[in-house]
Amino acid sequence: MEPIRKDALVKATITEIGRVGSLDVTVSQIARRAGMSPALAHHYFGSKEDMFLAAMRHILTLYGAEVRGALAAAEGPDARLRAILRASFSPGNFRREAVSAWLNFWVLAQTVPEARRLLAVYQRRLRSNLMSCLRPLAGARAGALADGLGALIDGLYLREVLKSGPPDGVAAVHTALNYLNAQLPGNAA
Amino acid sequence: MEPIRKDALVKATITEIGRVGSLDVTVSQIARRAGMSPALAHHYFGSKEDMFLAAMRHILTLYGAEVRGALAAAEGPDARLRAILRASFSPGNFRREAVSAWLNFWVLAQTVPEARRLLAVYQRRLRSNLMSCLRPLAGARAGALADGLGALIDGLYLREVLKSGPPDGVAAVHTALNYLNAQLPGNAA
Amino acid sequence: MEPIRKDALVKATITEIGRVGSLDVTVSQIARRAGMSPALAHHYFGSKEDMFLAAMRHILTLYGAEVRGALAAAEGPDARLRAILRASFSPGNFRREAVSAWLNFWVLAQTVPEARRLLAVYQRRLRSNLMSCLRPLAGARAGALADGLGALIDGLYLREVLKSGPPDGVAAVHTALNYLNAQLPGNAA
Amino acid sequence: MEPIRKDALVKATITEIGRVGSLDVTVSQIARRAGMSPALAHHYFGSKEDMFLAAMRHILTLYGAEVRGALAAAEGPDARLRAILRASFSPGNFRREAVSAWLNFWVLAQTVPEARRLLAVYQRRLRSNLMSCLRPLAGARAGALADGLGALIDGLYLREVLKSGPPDGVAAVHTALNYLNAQLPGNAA
DNA sequence: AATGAATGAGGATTCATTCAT
DNA sequence: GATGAATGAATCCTCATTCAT
Repeated sequence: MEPIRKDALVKATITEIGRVGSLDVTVSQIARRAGMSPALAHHYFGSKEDMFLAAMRHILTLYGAEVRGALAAAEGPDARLRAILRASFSPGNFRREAVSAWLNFWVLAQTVPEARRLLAVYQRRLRSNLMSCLRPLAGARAGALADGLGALIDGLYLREVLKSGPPDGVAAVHTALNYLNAQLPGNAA
Repeated sequence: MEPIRKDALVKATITEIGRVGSLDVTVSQIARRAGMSPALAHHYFGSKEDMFLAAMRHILTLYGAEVRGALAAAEGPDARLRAILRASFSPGNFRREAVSAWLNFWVLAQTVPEARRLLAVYQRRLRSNLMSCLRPLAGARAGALADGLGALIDGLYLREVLKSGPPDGVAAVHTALNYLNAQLPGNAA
Repeated sequence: MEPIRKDALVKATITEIGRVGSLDVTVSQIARRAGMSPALAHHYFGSKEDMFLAAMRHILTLYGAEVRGALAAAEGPDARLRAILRASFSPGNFRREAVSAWLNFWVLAQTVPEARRLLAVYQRRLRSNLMSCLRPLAGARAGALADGLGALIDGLYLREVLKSGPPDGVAAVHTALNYLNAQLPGNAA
Repeated sequence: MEPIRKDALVKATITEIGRVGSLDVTVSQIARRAGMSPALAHHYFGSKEDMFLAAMRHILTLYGAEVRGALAAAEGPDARLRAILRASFSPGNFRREAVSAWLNFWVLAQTVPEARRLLAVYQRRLRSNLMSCLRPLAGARAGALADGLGALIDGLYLREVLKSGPPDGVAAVHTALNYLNAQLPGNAA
């Protein structure tokens, strides 16, 4: 029972944060959407903050899994780079509510150490993934490139929150690839 | 008296948002920091939301002024581009509390139309500034470049909130210039 | 539990309005008298206004029930008229706190549509009860008589608020009967 | 200056009470309508309650003056009775805002001794006026008649607050005269 | 496992009133 | 005489959290 309930709550948390657009969601809202009482939500997660953190972990795990899956199917640094980008802006990750939750987690990370840690892990993992592709292609410039690309990806997420209409992952990938193409002339197609 | 009080409140709002790291600041906190009673704060601004919006306007105005000033002193598209970037990451704008406030305003923009509008104005202005520099340098690619550069700037702001220690504007400018150098070979030094 | 709590709150509302003499009672006062926290009061009634309306309904329901009961035991239009009057000024309705609440509900009815509606229902019901007795006794004059009698009853309630000492329902009934006796010579005893 | 200001405030008080429908008017509202600052209102009247009392006195004085004027022009108990009624429901007294204020003053009288005293004076004066007319016409029944008529008048005022549209003084006078006609067969026309 | 019941703590907002000018 | 400036006190309402069942 427990994993089912927790999972429902995590998803409800993300949904509600996405719906409200901020962390000002009540435990009642979340619990109601997850089909249970607020008391039960507290039973499974000790506090609202724990729910937020679990939701964060969920989002970052999904993202990580998607990247890993995409990498497994890609051959060569060039293809692997594109795989990372496509995974980053795949419909599963780059959807309105997830983007909104993600933005709010950034806010959370300013105050809650565990949230900060989670986001740091994500950044490190992304950077390491990028680096392993970029090193063979850009050599000493790989570090700077990875930093720029990481920031660009986050910026593209950020800018999505202002847009209306459904997220356009393809355009985002395009912008990121454009960056790469310029930096790695002759490589990334 | 009114402009003095309002100004103090606006600054206190930014400071408090930066200190707390979220919009969950109480009017009392803001008012106390501004050296007045919460009642007076409500007297000058109708509501907490109005204070937030005024603070947003303040930050965006400062930014706009700094960019305008930097542009005025720059000759040629290349120098103007660098001026925009330097202004964007100048110590006045790229300071912890302002970055934190700015992030939270992004959250606000999801729900509050006026906040959304303000952020949209900022984006449009930035894009138009970038375009006027990029067109002579990149021709048809200017639009794509401006979008990428805009997202990159926002991403660099975003990533600043996770860093510890004082913001490093120079490094940020460097990363952005790196992007430009690759895209405009032979121009931006 | 809910009906018990709500009932306690409704009674406490009436008591407090009677005690304070106006609608300027705080939810805390009401809740305390009802033996619970203000938060719980808000839980059961969405707002203070809802509490007021429930209290109004309660008073008018009590009144209606008492009239109905009295009518059931009365035979003939003449006896029924006296039954209505006796019920109107019975100790249950014509008690200080209820009269005070009733006066304040009249104030409320000026602004709150639902309160206005409730009072209108009461007036209509009273008039219809009076009419069914008066028609056989006064024929075409029944309407005018019912209007006068209704206003007289309300006026007697109103004047009660200024009096000191316990309400004198008997005297009120007497005054009303006096009115009737004059209008219906040879009927009402 | 003082009498002018005070007069303006008194009138503004009545207007605002009529507009809002309750005593929950702010001193600011009253002062603004009277064309001055809230501080000045406090300068002339020590407190909000004093303003209310002055407004009450104003309304009761107007009423008293109108009755006195009408009585001066009437000959004989019968005509004097009709004069009192006509004055009671004259357009000057029986207007929406005055009726609303009057109802609220009744509420005030429950708590504020001076308000209670003012209303008692009004009742005594009305009763004495009625008595001097009724004694020659009804002898020993005069007291009961005066009480009934007084309550009826107040009840007609009360019922006016629920009505929509402009007050109908003529109908009210009619209802009261109807009462008298029945009680004094052969006298009041 | 599940929840209804309950509350303490807190926060935005309002307003009568004061006072220096 | 007149007011802008200022605030303490109050009030409604919300919500995370607890607990008995």
